[in-house]
Amino acid sequence: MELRQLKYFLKAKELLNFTEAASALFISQSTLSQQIKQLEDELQVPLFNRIGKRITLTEAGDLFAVYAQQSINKASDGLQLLKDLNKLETGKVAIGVTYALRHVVTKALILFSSEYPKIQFEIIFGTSQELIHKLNHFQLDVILTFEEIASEAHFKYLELFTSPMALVTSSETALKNKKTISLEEISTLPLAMPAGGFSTTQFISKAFEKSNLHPNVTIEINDIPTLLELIKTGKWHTILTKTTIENENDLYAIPISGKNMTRTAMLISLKEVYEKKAVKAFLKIMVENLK
Amino acid sequence: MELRQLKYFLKAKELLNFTEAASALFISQSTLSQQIKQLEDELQVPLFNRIGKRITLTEAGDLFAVYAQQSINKASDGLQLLKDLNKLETGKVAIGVTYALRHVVTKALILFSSEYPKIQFEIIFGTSQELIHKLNHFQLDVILTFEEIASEAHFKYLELFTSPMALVTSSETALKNKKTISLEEISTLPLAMPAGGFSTTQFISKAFEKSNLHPNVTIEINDIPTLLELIKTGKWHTILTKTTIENENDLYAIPISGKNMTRTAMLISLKEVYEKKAVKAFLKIMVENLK
DNA sequence: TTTCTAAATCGGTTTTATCGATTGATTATA
DNA sequence: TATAATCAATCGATAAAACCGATTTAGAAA
Repeated sequence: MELRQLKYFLKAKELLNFTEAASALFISQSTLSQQIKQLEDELQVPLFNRIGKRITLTEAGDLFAVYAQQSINKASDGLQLLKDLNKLETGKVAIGVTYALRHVVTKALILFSSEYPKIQFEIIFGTSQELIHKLNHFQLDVILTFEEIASEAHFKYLELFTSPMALVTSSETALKNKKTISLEEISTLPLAMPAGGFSTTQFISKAFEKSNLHPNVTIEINDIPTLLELIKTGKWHTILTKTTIENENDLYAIPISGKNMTRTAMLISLKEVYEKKAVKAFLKIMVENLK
Repeated sequence: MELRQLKYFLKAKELLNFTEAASALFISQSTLSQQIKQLEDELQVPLFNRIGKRITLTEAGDLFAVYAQQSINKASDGLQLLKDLNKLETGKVAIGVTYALRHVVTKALILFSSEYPKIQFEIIFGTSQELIHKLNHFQLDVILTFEEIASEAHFKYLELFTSPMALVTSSETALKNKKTISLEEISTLPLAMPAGGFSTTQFISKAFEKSNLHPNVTIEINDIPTLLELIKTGKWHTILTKTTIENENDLYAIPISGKNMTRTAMLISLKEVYEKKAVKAFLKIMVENLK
């Protein structure tokens, strides 16, 4: 049993397709096939069912995968630890962010990189679900998003701040003098909203449902900068957390009245995984600069 | 980084002597020396101090050893788990049953679990169609039901026993002295029958049709225990396989006369899917105790 | 100094991981 | 229903690497 074989196995498990897994691993299909077979021989039990040309995990494969992953993780944690020993002169940080929290990351990024210029960053924007999936697959070190309904036991959560849900509108609009606005008022306005995958959209849809209101959504779009551009025309309005348009000129956020109309920004990371020094340092700078 | 190298490293760390470590690992000193060097190259940091001809651990080596050991442990935990799986000290078994064959499963379950108490069971009752659907979706390991008209190529079938279709009636009834009963006689009696989804009901409906008889069904019900309760009042009769009321007091089964009035109990599982050891052992006990 | 010992290094051998091509089988399609 | 496309397994060949014995290097002991 070698880490190489465990890595191959997990990729095959993930894709359930030897050909694709092999190409993702930059090896030939025959090599993957042979290495899996060799692993199975050593373990004395098949890890995959071969049903025709399709493969599925066996019970053994399913159970073993957990340990294979942990074994790999421990080894790479050890590697990471040694890199950290080099006093943050090397290392990569992968951070997932929901778009709404963009400015929180960029601000910290600017501060951090002037202090530790050699650290590499990968900033991934995506929906909460996408980011959580990537976190679970060890593709991200930490994610920054709003609270989820279901908290999971293998995650570590850190609350950052709360931000009200708000109607976002252009400065041209007559609405701009209002201090708050109700869902009922909003339901009369033409709305352009983030697409269904965005947690903000899901959050606000539920709120409308509860109030038996039907919002007038004429546009759904999965790119926030484009959405904001449309809002700036004054022809549509949208609903976002207030923090989303921080640092945006020409846009106003009018908090929505009513209970539970705030969201909590959180840092989510995996428990029991070695936390990189660079990540720790970056998050420290980020939290310190939340105002 | 490979588990082999981690193992070498830990042994060298333990003995702090490459020559002895090599011989403990049944490899040559030169091989050990090379492999350690290769690991150090990959980690970009020395794990040992070479003070003259003596070696000591570096800080990096000391810190890294923890993770190296954990990585190896996780891999060997996984291996141990698979061994346990083979010894039936772990594992899950999911079995689908039609209600008529209930007692076959419960009897085997009691015997099996006293021998292998650590195996978890999921017993799913349902109609044949429901169970076959679940089997096809890998939600069940095996199902126990009566023969289907259409046998499918990707299933494995094992015949268990045959049981006659029978009129089920309460002990109070005058019918109880009859040895057999015809469909024609039955068609005059008030019947409470399992609902249309049950294969027994489908089976018996076809038999009535063929004989141009119209049964007097006054109740249809999709729960067999409730059905049996009604039968015990003596106000209705029903038609089931004889085996269904095995171990039921106060109920009599009068076999129905005529050809093809028996049903065959079968085990159905998926071909070309790894059969869990626990499933195999359970079925063995079940088949051995069929009377 | 000499001797001894242990790690590093060198050159050669064996093992094995890998590849491309092919096969056999299943699924998709026309 | 025949045909094409797809996928895992297998085969033979090759490149990579793990490994060994012999030798070198250098510190420690005599």
